[in-house]
This record gives sequence, C-alpha cells and structure tokens, in this order.
Amino acid sequence: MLSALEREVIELFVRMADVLSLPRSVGEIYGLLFISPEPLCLDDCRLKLNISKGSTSQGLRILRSFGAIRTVYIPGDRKDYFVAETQLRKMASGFANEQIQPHVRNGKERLIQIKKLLNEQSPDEGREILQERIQTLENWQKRTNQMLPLVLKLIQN
Amino acid sequence: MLSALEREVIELFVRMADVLSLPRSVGEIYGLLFISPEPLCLDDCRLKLNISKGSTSQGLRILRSFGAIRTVYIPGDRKDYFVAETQLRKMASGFANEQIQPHVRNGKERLIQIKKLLNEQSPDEGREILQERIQTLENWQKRTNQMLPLVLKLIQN
DNA sequence: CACATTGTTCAGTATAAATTGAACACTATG
DNA sequence: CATAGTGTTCAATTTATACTGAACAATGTG
Repeated sequence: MLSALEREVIELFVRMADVLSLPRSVGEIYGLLFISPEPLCLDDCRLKLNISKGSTSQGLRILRSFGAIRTVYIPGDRKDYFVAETQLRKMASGFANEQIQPHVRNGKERLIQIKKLLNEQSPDEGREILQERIQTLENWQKRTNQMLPLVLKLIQN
Repeated sequence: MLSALEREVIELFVRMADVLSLPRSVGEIYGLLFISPEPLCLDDCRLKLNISKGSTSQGLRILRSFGAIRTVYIPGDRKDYFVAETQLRKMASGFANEQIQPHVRNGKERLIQIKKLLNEQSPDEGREILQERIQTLENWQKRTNQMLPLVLKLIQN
C-alpha cells in the first residue's frame, strides 16, 4: 500500500512528532501528506496508514490547529481534502503559539506565586539563598522570553 | 515535609520536565535540589519527595548525564551529595548533546536513505514533485543545523 | 422525508512509559 | 571475613496516553 519511499518519509516525521511530544499518528498523517503529490481526504489517510477513523480525525484536527496542513476545496466533492504546509516558518509559529505559549504563560504565573510565597517567608537564615535562586529563575524566564521570538525569526522562510 | 515554597518550585520543574519529555521524577528531584540551600543525598531526595529508591537513583543519573546537577564531596561521609547546576548554559549544551543530537543524527541518516530511494524511483510523472519535497526536507535540515549552535550561543550565560 | 456520505466524539481498550521494591553488587569498617 | 551502609538494576506493576470503533451529528441528495 505504501511505497518504500513513503514509508521512509513517514518514519522521519513519526520521529519528529515524538520529539515534539505529538502522537505518532499525527506524524504519520503529516508525513503522508507531505510526500503525497495530490491532496488526500480523511479516508485516503486512514486507508493508506491503516489507522482508525477517530485517530485520523483527531490527527488532522491537531495538524490544522497549528497550521501544519491546510484544506483544499475540490469542486463536486463533499469530502475535505488536505495538503501539507511546507513553509517551516508558518508551522513553527503556529506550533509556538498553540503548544509552547501556554507553557510559558503557566510558568510566568507560577513564578509570581513563588515570589509571593518567598515574601511570606520569615526572614531567617536561609532566605538570601532562596532569594538568589528565585532571582536565577527570573533570569531564565527573561532569557527564554527574549529567545523564543528570535528563534522564530531565524526559522523565517 | 515540603514547604509551600518548595512544592511550588518543584511543580514548576515538573512542568519543565514534561515539556522536555523527561520523567516527572526527574523534574521533582531537580526542583528539590534547585531550591535546597545545602547539598542533598539520594535518601534525602527519596524521603522528601516520597518516591522510590529506584526512581531516585535513575533520576539522579539522568540529571548527571546532561550536567544539570553535580556531585559534591562531603568529608567523612560515604554518601554522594548533589547540588543543582544553575548555569543555564551548561545544562542546555548538555541537554542538546545528550538528548537532541541523537535525533538530529538519526534524521540525517534517514534523509540519506530517502534520497537513495528517490534515485531508485523510476522517472515517472510524479518524480519532480517528490524531488522538490525532498529538497524541502534538506533545506529544513540545513536550517536546523545552523540554528542549534546559534541557540546555544544565545543561551550562553 | 428517507437515505447515504462525511466527519466528530468519547467510553472502552490497548500500548507505552514511569515507578516500585526487592535482590544484588560494591565498598568500607570493625 | 562478616556486617552495615550505599547505590544500581530490573522484573512486575501502576499510571498515563494514544487508539479504536461504534454511536452520533451534520449535511447533501434523490
């Protein structure tokens, strides 16, 4: 059903998905669309990859959520067809917004909470050390905030 | 056993561990060491975090493997003591070398295999499209290779 | 409106990963 | 050499996550 070439490309994207903490099926679907010369519909993917309808539907949804694929309209066909987005820039910023940003925001809130707790702390012996460590956390956060947009810029087309 | 402040800091690192696809216990141990004013031994960690000896041992090993913690020698004590490394630079490059590099290398090998398969392909209608897609892959790879060292440099203390 | 087509949802199940804890190895010390 | 202290390993178990597939919209079509 799948050629050796297709299998190899899909495998590559399965590995990538793993690195990005995305489900295997998401990597499979993207890989298939990436190497496919023409748009595919849900059922094409399902049959070629031999995965369930549910997985295919969810996988396509995730890929759309950060712009890794887009829908193409095919006249006279009720089905949705999909093609892989191949501009790294688009995908990276979509991924950053959808999957990374929430973590960053969460970290920011936690750090605020940590500083509040630090202030409630009675000023005993160990306090300066704690203060220093939490200062370190703030520095990390600041640097991360500077870096993310820079990285996105570097990826830029 | 753990103060509110300790719990909050540990929780922060548990989240980070999750993002980096590291076991929860690794985040817990690093968080504890990060916020601890003095070095801790395996049993200190185990008891404070209420996790098993096995997890603690493995977690400490992983953290050492990319230089997130270091061992300190305490005279007259057979136990190993650990402190958190707080220089982001050291940890990031350690992490890149241990956890990222293998994936990058693997991807490189796969791409070579893919190009080999492409050449075996009979030169039929769809071949130019395939060639173009695989060219895209190569570009991505090139850009990733350029970016990684640059990011490490940006993190640099 | 009845029926077919397409895609989504979600409870149940399967799979993968982390954790446990007991057995083991190693070393120091009396 | 026997014993206690420390850390590692790994098979069994638990836990988290992804996947399945059947039921369910939603929409088009005769």
